[in-house]
Amino acid sequence: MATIKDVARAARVSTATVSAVINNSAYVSPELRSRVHSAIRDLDYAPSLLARNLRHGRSELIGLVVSDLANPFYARVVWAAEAAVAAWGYSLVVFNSDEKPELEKRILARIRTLQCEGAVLVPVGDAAQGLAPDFEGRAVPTVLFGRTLDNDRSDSVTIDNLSASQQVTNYLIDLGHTRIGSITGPLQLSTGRGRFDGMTAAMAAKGLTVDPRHVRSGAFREDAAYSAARSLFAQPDRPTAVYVANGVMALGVMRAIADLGMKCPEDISVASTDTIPGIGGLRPRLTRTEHPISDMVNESIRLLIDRIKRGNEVEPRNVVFQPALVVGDSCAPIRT
Amino acid sequence: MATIKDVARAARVSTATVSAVINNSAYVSPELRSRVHSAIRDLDYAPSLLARNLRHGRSELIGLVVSDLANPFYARVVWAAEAAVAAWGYSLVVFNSDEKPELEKRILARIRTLQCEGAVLVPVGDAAQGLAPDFEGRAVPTVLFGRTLDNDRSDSVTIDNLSASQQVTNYLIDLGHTRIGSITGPLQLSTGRGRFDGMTAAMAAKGLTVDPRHVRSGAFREDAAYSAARSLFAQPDRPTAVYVANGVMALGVMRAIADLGMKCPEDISVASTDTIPGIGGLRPRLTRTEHPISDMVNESIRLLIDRIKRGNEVEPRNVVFQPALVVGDSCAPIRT
DNA sequence: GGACACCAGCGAACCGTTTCGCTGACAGCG
DNA sequence: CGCTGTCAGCGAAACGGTTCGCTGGTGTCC
Repeated sequence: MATIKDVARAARVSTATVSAVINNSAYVSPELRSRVHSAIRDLDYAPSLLARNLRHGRSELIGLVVSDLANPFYARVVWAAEAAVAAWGYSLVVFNSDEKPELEKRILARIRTLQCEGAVLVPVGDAAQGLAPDFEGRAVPTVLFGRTLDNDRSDSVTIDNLSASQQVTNYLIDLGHTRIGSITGPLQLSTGRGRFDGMTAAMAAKGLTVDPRHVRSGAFREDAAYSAARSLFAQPDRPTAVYVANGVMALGVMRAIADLGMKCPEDISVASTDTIPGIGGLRPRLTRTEHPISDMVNESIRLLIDRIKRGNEVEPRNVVFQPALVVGDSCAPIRT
Repeated sequence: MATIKDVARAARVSTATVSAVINNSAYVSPELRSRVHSAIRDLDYAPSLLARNLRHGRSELIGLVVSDLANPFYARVVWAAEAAVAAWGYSLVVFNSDEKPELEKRILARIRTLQCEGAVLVPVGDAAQGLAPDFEGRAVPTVLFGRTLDNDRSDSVTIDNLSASQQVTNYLIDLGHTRIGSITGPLQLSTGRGRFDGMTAAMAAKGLTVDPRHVRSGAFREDAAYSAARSLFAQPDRPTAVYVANGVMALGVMRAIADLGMKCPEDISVASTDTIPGIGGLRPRLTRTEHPISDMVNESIRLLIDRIKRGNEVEPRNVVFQPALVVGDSCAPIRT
């Protein structure tokens, strides 16, 4: 690859002049300017961001760490983040922590050495345990996405999980269901915890309780939820409705119902929180809360860029979005 | 951020020694080694990949450019690519060309200045038009994914589109359908073209033809396919079955069918090529070909790394994968 | 005890840019 | 004609690492 020196030599000018031409950072006579341009063309020269950024102490890179890249929800997050980041002149480096705290730790170290200027992170560690020590000093400006950490003072963008699960649960209760089961996420995560707490709170408000035998953890994964649902439905007094804590798990539950020869919503009602894009034509249409992914991502990037620019002078900001209930046909009134 | 010089000063050694400790590249006495380590810890030092890579002429970055990041198929590609690339010690920079040739051009330039060591590209330009001139000199080693370009000598990894659409079409014909419509992809793309050609070839082999009024372009997008399907089905002599060239478009078609108050497969049979992950529990289950995304991506990365290592000494390689027909229940025999 | 080999650690050049301060040519003006 | 001001363009330092070749101290062997 040609370097700026080759260009300078070919155009019979100094590297400083070439730089000035490239960046329009100083007046250069038309004569030299055109010599430089044709040298650039002849040599097929492209400036090295590596060198430029070393000089500037920037990298024009933003890291995105999601907890499960196979989850369509996060795929959507990647989509929105790529667009948002590009609009600010950055490029997006994508990582998948796969819900593994040790892997997350390695990824955060990598983000640091890559000199990413900022990161959007869906944290997977214990809420109590916090981020990798590397990140606590906020060496890399970070916005937490979707989940929060108890002992952390980062910016964050989240959904109101309590409200989401309460809306869904109330809907099921209003249909007459009293024996409502749940496939939960990991309860050490703020999302898993919050959604389960919201459900029990909604039940309690109507004088109902959640039977512990009707609760299974589905680890936010399709296959885990499938197994959980099969074991849940194998019980003699199985619930008449089930609240599922996220979208992929709801798909797993639907698959379990189909494989067991049952029908949704006739045999069992299913409702969930969180979005699965693009399945509008399939049946049943899931009753669920929709989460404004694009808005959440855009807000995250906005916060992040602001933090990159202004450093720690601003207090941490925690933005909470509200989910909306979307009624499909995966729930039926209780049969009398 | 602390630099190697700060560490050297704190540990009372030279920067060369610090470098040797970090990289294990030379013997350093235990005494100095531990002094260096504690200095690193005290200063919370992380080496700058920017500087290191400037020296080495590497970036440890691989670019991935997909044509539609909102498509779950490509979301899956991102997922597989992140994992494959990480296994080789690289990080993945993700771009979305959104099927726009000019945007692709800008992205390729960006990939070059980022000094990405290689790129996996789903090209969006005209097959005849080729890549941005920048990329033609193969300054950045590139593997084309899914689609090919007529006049290009890149490595490529593709699916056998002809076979895919032939399998699906033959299945429909075997069910007794003769009036088969199609929602196609853009015909200037090798995928769109190949899949349509495969369909017509399969029809012709059985003495059937495709009525031009039963063909609509869906641009590989859900919403475009939705509109296309609505207009297709509004015709008096509408087809009894429809072959859809990819997965998201099939979802759009299903949505159109539902919105028109029709039922699949009773009123119309739908079959498609290409994978939509994770909708196994919903109805109807799409009859489709499944494409081995992970294998295709792993092979792409393998080819790419090999190309990065060995340069142009190897001839371009074109790997073609075979799709498999998966029968669901979105197709019914023709009613007599 | 002196010659020599060995090797731990250091100094400095280098990677490809940007940028600051300087040079030297030229124009304007008295 | 000479002094000054202007400014196009240049040289070189700097960014933060790696690495090559050198130095000088130690140990070994005759």
